[in-house]
Amino acid sequence: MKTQDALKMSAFQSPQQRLVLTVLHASSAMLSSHRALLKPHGVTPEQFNILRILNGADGAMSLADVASRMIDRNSNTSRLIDKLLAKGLVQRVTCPSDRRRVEITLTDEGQRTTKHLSLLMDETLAALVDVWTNEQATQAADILDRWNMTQP
Amino acid sequence: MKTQDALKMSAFQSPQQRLVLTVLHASSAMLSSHRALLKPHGVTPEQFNILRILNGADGAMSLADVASRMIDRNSNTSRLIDKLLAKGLVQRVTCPSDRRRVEITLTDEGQRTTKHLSLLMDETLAALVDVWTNEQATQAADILDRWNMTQP
DNA sequence: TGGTATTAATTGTATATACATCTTTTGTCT
DNA sequence: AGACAAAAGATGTATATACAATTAATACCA
Repeated sequence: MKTQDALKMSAFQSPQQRLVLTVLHASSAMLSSHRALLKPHGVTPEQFNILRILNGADGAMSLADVASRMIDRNSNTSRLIDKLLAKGLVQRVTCPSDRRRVEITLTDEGQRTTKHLSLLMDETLAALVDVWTNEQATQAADILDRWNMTQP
Repeated sequence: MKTQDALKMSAFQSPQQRLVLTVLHASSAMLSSHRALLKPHGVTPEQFNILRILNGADGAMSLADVASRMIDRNSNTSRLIDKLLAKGLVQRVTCPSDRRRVEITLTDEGQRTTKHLSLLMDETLAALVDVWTNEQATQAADILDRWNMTQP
């Protein structure tokens, strides 16, 4: 059932409530697309999110640095890093100057994989999201950001 | 880190890509609010979603009916129903005319709980989402629905 | 210096999701 | 009727999240 079908059956209390439910539905559908696309390459969207963060940063990041940039801030960064480590995509080095911290970096293979998957994602998903004009996408994102701004 | 902070650091390929990430972040934050609000009452957002669906339907629904209206269509409806059953909020009756099907209904306590929590959610969240005017909320939801329309 | 608080990360447990497989029941076709 | 396909749920396993508790290292401060 499509979102608008699912949602039209309930009389919304307000446009705001409709937006919240629409966002939740859209997010779920988007994540499914990402997951299907990445699955053949043995990476989950959550893991790829970390790879992209590491790729975007210059130099090493601590685990907390990574966590602060993740989509799910409370997600379990340690254990996700474990998975990436097991696949040889990242490296984990105890920081000498502060031995509580660990520095996470992409391995060479991690860099190659990330670049490759990023390209794949961009190309494949570009076709899906072209239902929006640049103006529509910007407008919707700006509106959603109004909410994010007010959250802790 | 706020969404716009987290996102501004990466140069987006496109406004569409920005919107996708914004939706994912917003959804995660919204779900967190819901979870925190419901937690004292021993219900998760996923379970509450089912309660609301059952409350909105008139009469019994099969498990597949419920699943088709859920936010996460692939989620494990059977096991979520198990949890609600254990709390005495729903009833599960094998359909006599088609013994493959099970009919799910709210118990009396389930109805009371659902109404109570719905009210609580509406009141509490109304204060959070009033960063949007009616027009903004409608506009953003309409734009997002353009995407949902094209998905399988 | 010694004690306490803070910070960074890990881990334990419960919950939820993704995906495939299995069981039971019903439908269909010859 | 009998064989086979399809449908509705349930379940097994791996993954991810929520939240609390724990460990280890550092900061602070009297």
